[in-house]
Amino acid sequence: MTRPAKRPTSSDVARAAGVSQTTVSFVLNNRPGQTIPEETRRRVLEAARQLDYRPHASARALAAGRSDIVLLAVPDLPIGQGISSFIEGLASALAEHNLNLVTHLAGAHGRSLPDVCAAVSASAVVGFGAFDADTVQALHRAGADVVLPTLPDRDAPMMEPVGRLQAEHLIAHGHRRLGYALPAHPGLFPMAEERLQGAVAACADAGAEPPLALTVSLDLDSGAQAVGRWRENGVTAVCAFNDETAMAVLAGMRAHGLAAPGDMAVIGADDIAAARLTAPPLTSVSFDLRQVVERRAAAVVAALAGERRADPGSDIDPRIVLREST
Amino acid sequence: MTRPAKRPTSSDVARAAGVSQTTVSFVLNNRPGQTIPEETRRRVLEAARQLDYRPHASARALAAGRSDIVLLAVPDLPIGQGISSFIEGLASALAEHNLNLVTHLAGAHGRSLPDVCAAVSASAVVGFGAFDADTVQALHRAGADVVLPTLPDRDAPMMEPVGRLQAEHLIAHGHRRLGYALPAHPGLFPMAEERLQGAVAACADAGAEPPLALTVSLDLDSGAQAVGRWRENGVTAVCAFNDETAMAVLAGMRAHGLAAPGDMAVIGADDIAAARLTAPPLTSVSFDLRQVVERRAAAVVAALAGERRADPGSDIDPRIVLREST
DNA sequence: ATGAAAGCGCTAACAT
DNA sequence: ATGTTAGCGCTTTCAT
Repeated sequence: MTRPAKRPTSSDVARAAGVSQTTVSFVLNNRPGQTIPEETRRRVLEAARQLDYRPHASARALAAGRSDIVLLAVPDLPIGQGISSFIEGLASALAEHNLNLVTHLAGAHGRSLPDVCAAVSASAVVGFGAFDADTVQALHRAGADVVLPTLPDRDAPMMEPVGRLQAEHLIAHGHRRLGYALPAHPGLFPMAEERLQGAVAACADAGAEPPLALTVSLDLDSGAQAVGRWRENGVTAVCAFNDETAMAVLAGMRAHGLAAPGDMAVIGADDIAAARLTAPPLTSVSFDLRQVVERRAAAVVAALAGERRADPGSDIDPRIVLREST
Repeated sequence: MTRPAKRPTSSDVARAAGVSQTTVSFVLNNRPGQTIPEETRRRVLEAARQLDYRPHASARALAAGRSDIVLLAVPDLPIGQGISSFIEGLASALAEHNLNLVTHLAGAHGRSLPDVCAAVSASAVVGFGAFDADTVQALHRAGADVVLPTLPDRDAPMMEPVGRLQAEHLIAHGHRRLGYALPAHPGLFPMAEERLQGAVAACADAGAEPPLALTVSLDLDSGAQAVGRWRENGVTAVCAFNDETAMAVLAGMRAHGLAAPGDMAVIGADDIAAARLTAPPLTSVSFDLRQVVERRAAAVVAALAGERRADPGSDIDPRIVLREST
């Protein structure tokens, strides 16, 4: 192992550029209100580049009293395509504001969120759902300046429209008595609750009974059992929390010798690739997270800038997309 | 917003405990070779607890010249259950050594790995596959003391045994001409290559031809096309890179009016929940990552401790598990 | 057994 | 327009 050369410091850059270390700091941070001549600026930047200088994050955070780290807390839920692209989108959006996103998976045995928050000196912590008051407190004590969202997020209702669109689609196809397939994984309950509420609302709007909600785990028996109960209750169409749950419903139907959508219609959510492989391909509702991502990123940036932002208006277009089965 | 009280420092603890700040540092870090009387020690710990003191990570890292952050670089691949439990396992294993794991998703538009590494002052960076030499260099310049793995990981061959077990299972069932279904997602190629090699080896051991490898993306056509070619070539059984790919193969068979396993046998990998919902349920090989996780964690800890660890022996038992259908 | 003091690399007043 | 200086909160020698 070759001993890696010691990291250059901003003083090294200063020396190489023939200026003071302060000037280096000013130039590199592009400090506003400073009048650095183009020539000096160029020399500094050149020296920094030559030395492959990188500011020492810890030192910077210590001195400035704030880091540029944003911590994303991912709860204990099955991570799929949707979530990982949410994460990547958020990371890019924050990167444009010179913020770095890192992710913490909540796993039961890992370190607690406040511990990790303190360990990385995060100045902001972003969650999926709202944090409870205790957690918010703990995070602030762990050094987080901003914690988002702290309230159920009226600003970006990610989930409710999903359930609503599912139910509306089925109702538009003439169904009056719907079922709703809830996931068995506890980590998904909050999200499922929101989606279910959307379906409930859609039924209410259409003057139909609320959907009969049953829990369906990802095995044959569970799906078959739920399908049985739905049939007994006159349900002709089912909204599933997500595509995997929908697949379990389809499997349950198969066990009963029923075929979709003739005997019972099923609509999934999230539009995962595997759901297109069922026979017939699953109809699915999916949700373009780009807008939510942008808002979250903007909220973080604004909060870090100390701005108490007013509600930017509710002209929300969640960009839900329905993919019909062939 | 109530202004959160300023964070207590170690001097605050010292004052509260009536000792010097140095003593606080000694006690809290459990410095070896120090003779702190039980009484003093108790007072310090008590004061720290009362004040809800947490060491300031940046200050600590600055002074100590090393952080306790380990950064996990997750390449741009579909994150599923397997990967997230790997991450959580690694986090717990590292937590036992007082190391904090955070994750960076590689996304095309996010910040570069070295940037994030520097931003969080990671002292170790862990990847899935090996990093190339340039990346290793860049990470070291970004402040990482240790980067793992830097070589193809003989130490923990995660993937090769998966393909081997799949092929062995099919061969044991009398199949002599196998197919292999490769994933279409480029991020999975390295992993797929390893698994394929395992299958190739198993075929060689059995004196059978190497498997006919075809790429199968997650849609009906792709699966159908591959199935056609396998049939033309006398293939009677297919190892799929993973369960989702296996599902695409099954869908392709369905399109040809073929049924598993009678017309063609299919074996998946990773044993995801949704794969049990196919008809008939998919047979799958899965891999218990616990041991790999332990080794990775141990390697990180050892490397950070500056130990150049010798190969700890190759008594590897990857704990591969076969779940048969039905 | 405990404390004083010197930094770690950087930012930000405050000079000049 | 640039430099001087004083910390940020902690670790770590070196005294005592």
